[in-house]
Amino acid sequence: MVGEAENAIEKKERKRLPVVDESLEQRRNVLWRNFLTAHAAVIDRIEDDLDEAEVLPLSWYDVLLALYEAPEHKLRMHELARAILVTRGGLTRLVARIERAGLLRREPDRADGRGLYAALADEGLEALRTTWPVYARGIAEHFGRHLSDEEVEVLDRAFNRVSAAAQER
Amino acid sequence: MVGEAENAIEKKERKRLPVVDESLEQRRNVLWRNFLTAHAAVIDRIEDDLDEAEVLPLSWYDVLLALYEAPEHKLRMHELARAILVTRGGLTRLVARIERAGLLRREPDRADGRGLYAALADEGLEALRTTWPVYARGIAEHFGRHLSDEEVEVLDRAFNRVSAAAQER
DNA sequence: TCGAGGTAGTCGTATCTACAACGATAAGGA
DNA sequence: TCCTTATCGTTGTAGATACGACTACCTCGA
Repeated sequence: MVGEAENAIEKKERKRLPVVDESLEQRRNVLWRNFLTAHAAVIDRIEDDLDEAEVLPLSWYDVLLALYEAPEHKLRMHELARAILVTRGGLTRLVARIERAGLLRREPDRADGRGLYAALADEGLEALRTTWPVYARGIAEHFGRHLSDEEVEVLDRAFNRVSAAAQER
Repeated sequence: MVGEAENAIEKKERKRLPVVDESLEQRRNVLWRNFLTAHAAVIDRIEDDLDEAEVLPLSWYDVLLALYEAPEHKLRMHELARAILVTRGGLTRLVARIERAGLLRREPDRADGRGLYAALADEGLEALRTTWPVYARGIAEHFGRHLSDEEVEVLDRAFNRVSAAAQER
């Protein structure tokens, strides 16, 4: 988003880079910025909603939801880390905080002496149920409401492709 | 993403929530998750690329680009904070780090004794020029490459609407 | 001219994250 | 069995962020 227009800094009368550029790659770069902005702004709004309603923050929700969706509502630490895209070191402390709040348990893996499971506690399931309506309202209000049914289809296919490519090792 | 299917935790044979749901709201919730996953995964990849190439990290790039695009390549601190969606407190320290690296200057605002400008330094412009090719390659590789021209149009319109709504105070 | 209320930026503090190094355990070939 | 190599989760450390309190300064009406 800089580099073309070498002379922009000298030509004081042109104050900004052109926002509309016909090249296809430029279109994608503009889209990327809108993608980042939309993400940051919507996340901020939703986090505010969650905080105000005094329910789980997004990071805790992600952990507990991943456990909820797992077989037997439990996952090995490294699987959980991969599922929610955090490092193992970060997950150790995040899980410790959530465990301290009583929303999950840690259990040794009998089949692997190195391993630990994080397992959803009843209180964690309850917290998910309390949080979800607030979260869902935020998603609808700040995100879904602005998208037509057709756009939802297009976006969904596109994001699936992008995530799949970015996540393969 | 939890709350329906009250009995899921009892019905051990059904291990996961259904991923495909016909309701339109559910489609939007699934889309939201894909949106989050795609964002996190692509950002991770691009940050890795930037780090490996030893150019600016995204947070510094955002600051310097905002300055580059501003009239006279400078912005008041609070304008800059709003432009890149960080708090003023966070921006104070971020700008301090970038200034220490010599990529921007802070200048008092003669018209308002409370105010400070952050102004792009020549070294900052140079850093932008060095970083951009790496960043652009990352965007193309991890994001743009996976989107058709038509999808780019649809996504761009959609994100513009979403950001506009989320950012209005 | 003064004073009340608002705004700008900074800073103390608490959180949270990544990175790298570590001890413990597992897996597999010699 | 022994030994090498890899993986698992944790931890020390450093860096980055948000929140709230604080000072300095501006604005505007009496």
